[in-house]
Amino acid sequence: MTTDELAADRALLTRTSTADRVAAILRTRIIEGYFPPGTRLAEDSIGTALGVSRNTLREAFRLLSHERLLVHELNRGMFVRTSTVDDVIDLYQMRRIVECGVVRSITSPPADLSRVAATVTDGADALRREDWRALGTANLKFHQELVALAGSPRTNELMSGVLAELRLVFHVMVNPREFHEPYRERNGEILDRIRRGDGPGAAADLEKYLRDAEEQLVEAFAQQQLAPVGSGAAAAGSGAG
Amino acid sequence: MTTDELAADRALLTRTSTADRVAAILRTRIIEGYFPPGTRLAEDSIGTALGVSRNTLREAFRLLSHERLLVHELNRGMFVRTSTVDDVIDLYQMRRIVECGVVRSITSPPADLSRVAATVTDGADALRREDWRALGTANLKFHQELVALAGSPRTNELMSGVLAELRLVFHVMVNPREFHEPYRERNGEILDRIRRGDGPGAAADLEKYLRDAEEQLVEAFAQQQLAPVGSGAAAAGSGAG
DNA sequence: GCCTAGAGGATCGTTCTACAATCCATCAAT
DNA sequence: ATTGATGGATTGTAGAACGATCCTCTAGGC
Repeated sequence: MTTDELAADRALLTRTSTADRVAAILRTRIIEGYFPPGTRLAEDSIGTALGVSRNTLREAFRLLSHERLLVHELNRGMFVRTSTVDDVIDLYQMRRIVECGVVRSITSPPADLSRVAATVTDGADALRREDWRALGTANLKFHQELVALAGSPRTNELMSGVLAELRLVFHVMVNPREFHEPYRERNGEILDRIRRGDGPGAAADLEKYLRDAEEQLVEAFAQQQLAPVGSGAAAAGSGAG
Repeated sequence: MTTDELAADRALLTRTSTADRVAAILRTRIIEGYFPPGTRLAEDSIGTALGVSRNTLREAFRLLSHERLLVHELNRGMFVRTSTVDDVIDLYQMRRIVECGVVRSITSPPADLSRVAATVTDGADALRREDWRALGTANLKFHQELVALAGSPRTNELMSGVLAELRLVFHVMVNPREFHEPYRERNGEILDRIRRGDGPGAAADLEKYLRDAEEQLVEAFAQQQLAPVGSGAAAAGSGAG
């Protein structure tokens, strides 16, 4: 039957609502740092700017707040999430549980590692071009593809959300090069172990990897708290100094 | 300072919006089976029944669809999710990754196991009362508390969503007693291992536990497909027979 | 001078109305 | 039996409206 084959294409023609598209736009803006953490997204201004009604915009806001990119305060509005050290710690704990769990369960060489391998070469390319943003993206994509080896749609979506939130966190790193560069090599080593079917070994590497990254970020947060970023000073509280 | 103590109570007075409350009501109804899978929730009827406007109701719908309790089809409306075998498999894969991951990382007796222990005794009570619904609830709560040992808010929320969806899946089990009863004892054994600080051992038990439950559910789904439930027949597709 | 209280403006929360777009059931025609 | 057209019902989105809440700023009391 040809109908069975066509059924697979069905997802392609799933049209999207305006709210979804608005959410996609805002999501990109937030992740790229166009709206820094702490920014308030007023319904009126954003709505008129994008040419959508408040109703539609509010639906988009709801979506993003469920993704933890925005936080909602009743009668005050939507704000771009300001991550804390606790968030970093929690996010990395989750990553260790999920990523290491997936990788550890690998006991024989997986059938298709092309997608994982592609992210490693992407990282190498970005490194050659000295494109640090691209390097960071390739890095995150590596982990996304790692988790995708489990073949679990829900785990994929979970990870996708975690990594989106992590992008927000990375903004505290003043020097993206120093942060992302060392991990490119370690990605390759993990990939090699997986190629050999050594899941537990790869998981052990990955766990160290994640602990190192967490430590770096926690340190960056501590330093940031001592000397907040000069530009915005979006943080609430003491202005002693 | 008394302010520190008061800060803990702050979450209690976080007022909720109407949309949140509506979502809570619908969530309960769906999980309890008042709205069987496949049911369409029309904006008009539900809205007037609950006395809220369409806008507010739509915000509630969005929340629930993000929790996977409802699925949204453009221009067709919101439907109570109809779980498939693939969903069961995916949910259990996720549970194995997360629950076993949390438990395995336990290497010494945790400080506070009271909450986990409470769910085991709750299960025992329910069993004595022959209250199968309560037994199922205690069972799910056991796993929720197990994951809570990791102390990760995000993991808790993730698990809470997974278990809510699972409640939906459990509706295919015609005989809840047979399904839930055997696991009560196994919960106790897992708890004992954790008490002794034997995380890896508990994780191994838990993995078997989850594989068994998955197998039972997959079988139930297969049988259901052969002989769909008499009342609704909400499933789409062939009516051959 | 500092803290408290109140006025005013801005924004949010929610409802209501309205209309175009889309879907679905029905019926007619080939 | 399949295709095509018609019409009703429902969703998608916009927009106005109004009370509720929050924030800022000013005025008053100690």
